[in-house]
Amino acid sequence: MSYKLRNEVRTLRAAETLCSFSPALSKPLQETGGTSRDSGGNLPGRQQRMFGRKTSGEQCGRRRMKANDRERHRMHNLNSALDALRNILPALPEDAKLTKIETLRFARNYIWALTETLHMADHHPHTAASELRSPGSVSSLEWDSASPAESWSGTTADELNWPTNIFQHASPDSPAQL
DNA sequence: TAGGCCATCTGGTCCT
DNA sequence: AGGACCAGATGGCCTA
Repeated sequence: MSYKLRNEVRTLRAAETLCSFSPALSKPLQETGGTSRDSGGNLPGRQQRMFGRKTSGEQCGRRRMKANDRERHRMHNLNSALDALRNILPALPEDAKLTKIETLRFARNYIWALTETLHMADHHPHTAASELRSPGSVSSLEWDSASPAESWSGTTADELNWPTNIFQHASPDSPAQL
């Protein structure tokens, strides 16, 4: 089962559980034993807290559920944006997927590397032009599937003084580490 | 089994 | 008042 599919199944399960909530379960916060977060799951205590706050149960419950829905939607949007970012980064093997943090680091270093290339093109037009046409250049960088933290393949990155580890490297001239 | 990653819920804060 | 954003907490799944 693919990574994405797994997560979708999990999300669906969570949604099913959420939909099984009933506003009728609404109870004041006090009755549930205070403010401690007893579980991130779908236990009764959480349901009760969801619906029991300052104002009357049903209205508050609806508000909380709406807020949850918005938050879920917001996070989905964020994930979509991350997916879009993954898609424009250099090709990866079919089944490899960068984690969120890896995607951000990769993107940052990729931008940095492209910037360096442009700098080089400004100062050494002929060299840079040939580098950009060569295999292993920016347009054909490949992902090493062995590990998400592996370095770029090809030699051009070295020649351009690109980070040897696109996720981790932070040279004095490169952007700050995420 | 521990650790990493993730989705979700939740309450607080800020903004409109 | 309500929405957006954020960070903490939690549990599930997966992998080494």
